Amino acid sequence: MPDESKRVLWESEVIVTDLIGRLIEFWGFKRNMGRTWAVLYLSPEPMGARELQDALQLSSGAVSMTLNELLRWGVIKKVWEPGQRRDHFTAEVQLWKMVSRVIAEREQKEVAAAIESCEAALRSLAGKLASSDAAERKRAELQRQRISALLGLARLGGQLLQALVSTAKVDAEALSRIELSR
Amino acid sequence: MPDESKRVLWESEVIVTDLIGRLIEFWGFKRNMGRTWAVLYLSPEPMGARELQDALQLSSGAVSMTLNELLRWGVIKKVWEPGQRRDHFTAEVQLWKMVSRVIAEREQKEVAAAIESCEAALRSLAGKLASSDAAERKRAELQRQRISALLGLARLGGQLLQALVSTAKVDAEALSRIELSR
DNA sequence: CGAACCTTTCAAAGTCATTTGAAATCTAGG
DNA sequence: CCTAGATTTCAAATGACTTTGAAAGGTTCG
Repeated sequence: MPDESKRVLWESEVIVTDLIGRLIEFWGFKRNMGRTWAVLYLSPEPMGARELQDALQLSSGAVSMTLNELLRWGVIKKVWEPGQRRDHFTAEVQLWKMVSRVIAEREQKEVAAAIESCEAALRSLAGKLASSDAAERKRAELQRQRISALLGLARLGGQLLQALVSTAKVDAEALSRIELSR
Repeated sequence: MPDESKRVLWESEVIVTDLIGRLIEFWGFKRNMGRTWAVLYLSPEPMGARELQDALQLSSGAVSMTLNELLRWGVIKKVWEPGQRRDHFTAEVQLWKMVSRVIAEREQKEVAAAIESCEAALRSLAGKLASSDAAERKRAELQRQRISALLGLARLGGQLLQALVSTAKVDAEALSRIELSR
């Protein structure tokens, strides 16, 4: 077996790994999570931690942490290659499934927190609405309206996400058909 | 005139400014942009830089920079208060209008970049598809499919954003009606 | 014009998340 | 059970981004 471990990424792979890295970073994850996923996504066979380390020029520790995080998000899978020595990894290729799960899990949490904060703020405002100080009462009234609008927006956002995740299941077909035809 | 400048934020204001601060940070802006916007959003009158500095406990420089950035994003406006000495600021209260503009301007840019990167990667792959090395050709073929799927996803994302921004104009009415009734 | 006051700019300091690499831990084969 | 190779952990280093605060630049009013 020749020196398989030192394979250099193609230009197409560099472009895509960087792209995914930037995008993923933009969405609040670590750049290396995106880069790692992308390398696996473009690899015909599952890859081991060592190969990833070479491909991406990362430290052993970084690879380990990154892989665990990706596993936790369910966007890569462990694979028991027949004879191989250690765990190898493949990317989840059903893109929409992946994206919608991540959105569902993470963004919905944000939305819930936002709704709760708005409700807490409205509760805290209740006393001020009956204040004897007219100016204070007026200010409180304005805030009640504005915070209610925020609350409405948060709820609407939640519904949109819900819709997006449902839609994903439908629209995914077009994409997954591409994926299935190896 | 009593000491108007030292007004302390109500609990409801603290809750909301922190909420918006966190959300905005999550979306890739600075926390103080969110906090500043929120204070203005909850204020009956326009506020000057000094008042904001007191309310948010920031340095003069930070307030100046933050206000300029918010102006650049069009989410606050300068106001010429009748007799007042200096520029004062109000928040843009039409929430959906604001959100959709930001999405349109920023996210669409990301989508465009993603599409372009995918296309570049596919071009760079073209040569490899005709390689004399069978293994290389096979790898190239897989990558062509996978990158095409990414490209499709990027296009779909762009359409979704487009739809979201258009929808905003419709759904905004429900919310703006709340806003208009001072 | 000059004084008082406000705003903007920017280099330096501070803060915080990520990455490193060595040590500890694990696993499988001998 | 021991050794070798691979993986995981974690404290410390790094580096990116933010905030500060002093100095410079503007404005208004006497």
